[in-house]
Amino acid sequence: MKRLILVDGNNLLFRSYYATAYNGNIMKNSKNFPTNALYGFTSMINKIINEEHPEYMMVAFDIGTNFRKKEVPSYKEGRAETPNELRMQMPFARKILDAMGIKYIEQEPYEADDIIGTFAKKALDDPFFDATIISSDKDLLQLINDEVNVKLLKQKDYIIYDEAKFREDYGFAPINMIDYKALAGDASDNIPGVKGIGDKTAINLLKEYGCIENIYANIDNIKGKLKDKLLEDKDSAFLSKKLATIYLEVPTDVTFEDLIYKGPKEEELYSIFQDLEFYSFMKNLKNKPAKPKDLPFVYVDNPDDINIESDYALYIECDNLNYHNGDIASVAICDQEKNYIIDLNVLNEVLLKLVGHPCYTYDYKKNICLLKKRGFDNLECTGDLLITSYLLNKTTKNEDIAYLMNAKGNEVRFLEDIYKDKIIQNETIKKARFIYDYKDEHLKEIQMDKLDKLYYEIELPLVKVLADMEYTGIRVDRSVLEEMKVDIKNQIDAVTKEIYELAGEEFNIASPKKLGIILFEKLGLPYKKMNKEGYKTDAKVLQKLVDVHPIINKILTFRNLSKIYSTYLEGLIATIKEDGKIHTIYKQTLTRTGRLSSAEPNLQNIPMHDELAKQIRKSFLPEYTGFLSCDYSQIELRILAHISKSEDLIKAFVNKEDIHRRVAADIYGKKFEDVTSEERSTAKSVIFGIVYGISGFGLGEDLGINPKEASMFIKKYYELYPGVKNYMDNIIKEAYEYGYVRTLYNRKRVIDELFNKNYMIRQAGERIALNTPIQGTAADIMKKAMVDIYNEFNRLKLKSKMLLQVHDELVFDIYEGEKDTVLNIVKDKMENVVKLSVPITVSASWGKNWYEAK
DNA sequence: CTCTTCACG
DNA sequence: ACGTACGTGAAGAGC
Repeated sequence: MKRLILVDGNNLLFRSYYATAYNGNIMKNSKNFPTNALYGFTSMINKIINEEHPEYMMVAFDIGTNFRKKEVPSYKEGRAETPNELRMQMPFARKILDAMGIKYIEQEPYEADDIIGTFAKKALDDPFFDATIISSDKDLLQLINDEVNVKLLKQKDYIIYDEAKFREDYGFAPINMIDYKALAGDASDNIPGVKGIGDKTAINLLKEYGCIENIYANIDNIKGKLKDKLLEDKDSAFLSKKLATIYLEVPTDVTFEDLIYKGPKEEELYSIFQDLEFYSFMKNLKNKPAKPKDLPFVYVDNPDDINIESDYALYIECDNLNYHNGDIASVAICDQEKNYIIDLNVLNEVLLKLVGHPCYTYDYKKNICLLKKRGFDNLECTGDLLITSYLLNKTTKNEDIAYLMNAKGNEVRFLEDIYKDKIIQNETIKKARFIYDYKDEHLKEIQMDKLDKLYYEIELPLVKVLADMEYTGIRVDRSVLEEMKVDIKNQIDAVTKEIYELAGEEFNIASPKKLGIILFEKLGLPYKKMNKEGYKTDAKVLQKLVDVHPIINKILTFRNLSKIYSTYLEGLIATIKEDGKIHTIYKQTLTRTGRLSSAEPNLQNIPMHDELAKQIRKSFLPEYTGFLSCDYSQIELRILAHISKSEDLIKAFVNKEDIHRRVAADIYGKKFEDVTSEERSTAKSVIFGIVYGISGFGLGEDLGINPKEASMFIKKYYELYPGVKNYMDNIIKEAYEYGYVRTLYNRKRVIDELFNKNYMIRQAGERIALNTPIQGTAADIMKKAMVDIYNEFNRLKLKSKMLLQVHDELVFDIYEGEKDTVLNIVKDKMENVVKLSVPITVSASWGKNWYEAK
């Protein structure tokens, strides 16, 4: 038996469009062409192919004016006009299907339903075919019979309706769906039905009489009001039935042979996806098309083969996404006219020959690290397209240059594919060419946007600092972590047993879903809170329950131990390299605020606050004599004081007061000395909340007090520091006016959220506008300090090393005899990097490991 | 691949 | 009436 898959194409498009258009922010490509409906449509078609493995498949669309509308003008009246942004996408759905090798049919004056119905009937009539219809439209359920079923799409999943399932749910045969509509009508299609008859009555009548013909044949058996209603609207009932009936005789020459699923023409599909910028779908194509035009290049295996007169572009491809784990796969160099691929045996010589010429690249930091491994330490770049893209808000989270190039209409393949296919040289050349061709455009934009100071004085010099930190790495005592691992594993096993006992059964404690059921259903605990998937079981919810049931503390322990075990023991150990060190990657072009982030592993979230944290930090060791850790105290608050020009806040900092205690004293109207530690901590929460743009509700949640009381604190704070309130109002106004905000060093963040139709998203946008100049300025200041410190170390030829940056903290490995020098330099550079209206202060501490140095 | 949870600033 | 704090990365569950 063969199965024919019949897809309601119109339904898929509308669904996808409205599923993602509700908040008014429609997904568009860089040419501003809406793509949301097509994206959903394509995912659905892909899903159907993966799940159904169709041999025969057809997609039906509506087109033109249908015969029902021609005969009965009121049909589907009152429906909202198809939005233009959806209409524009429709032709592309056809193109995509063509390229996927899937037959589609559209035929005026018939609707998609009629075409589907016609082929469902053909399948029924043919002894060798069954059919499955795919749609979220219940109208199609009338087509169900013992050879035809319907996969009815729901929000997240679907229901398969065959005849039995339909009868179970509706209580009558599928074909009587049309009689149901004849009686109850259908508001969405403007089918009138019989006035006064709704769902319940219609179903009861159909259970008894089967169809409307039979109802009217036996009309005298029906009594009272109902009979009057039926007689009153008899014409309407029959008209409604006619409208609701799917037409099964659409004339067509298309045979089952024509519906054979042929599989994708990948080149064609690739190019459509490229236009739409559906990169994730492009990646999933198995056989990428051969690239049409490869650039000519000279293969350099003798340094004499290359001659660069002025500036050049350099692109180095690595054979691993993590360059610390990989090696150079291919190197390309381009100048104005020529393209070169450099043989790795002569790479160092060639680069040495080019020293002195302006060099532009993409991911300078990666290049430095890769070349260092091969013994070349002299790479000096004058520009980095990755950094300029970041400052100009052009980058995606993925650093692959292919995203940038594809957006500019260059056909280039993604790294993952390149590794697989070993077609590296041509791709590398294209990338170097791209860098050369676009560097000037970027630099011009950098200048026009007044980002040159940030670029040349902070971000570009910082690349070398970070490369050095990453390459140096930090030593970790593996055996300490291994021992902890064994110990923690035992503790986890023990607490797991206790939890099973208390729960009265074994279950996966790590599954929030199952845990929620145990806690709130089996054990019947209070304070239920829901999220999308079920009950919330996060630490905050559990904390409320600690005194209610002894299992709670065990679960908290289990969570704590598992986190440490998997992330900080297993995870961290796996990243220690042969040299006994961890080499993180600092992402310089990822965050929206200008901060760095750290990955593989993340060294910016190593635990801090409890006994296990202490043990973990103790395993981080210096290569030389010890660690010096220096951190900015309350840098963000000082920046708030500075940019808000709040006199009282500035005064508090200038007078070196304990700022949280000061605010507490002011809020509570107490003397400075009389503030309790609890009051101080409340004030601290208020202050942090302000920086994030918190609401009374949020602060209340955080402090465990009611939102009204929390709002009072916020109000009080604004009264005490009117400058702060003033800043908040102004920055938000400014953000709406320009569409972006800037930091002290002009770093720019565009905030699209402010122009969203959804109120909540706009609110979030305002909080971003509020917070970004503060967090971003702190990041600028730290980055500049790092550059200054690095340069000073080099100038004095110090051997001590900057190892880690954790947003407001720097950690150094101190070489014998350099402790005081380093401390002085670091403190000086960090505190005097910029002159604000408040002092910037740094606290420093020293230790034999990272725990002691904190 | 998305969601939840939890580690850090 | 709504839903509720900024910025990150990693791991496990479950689709």
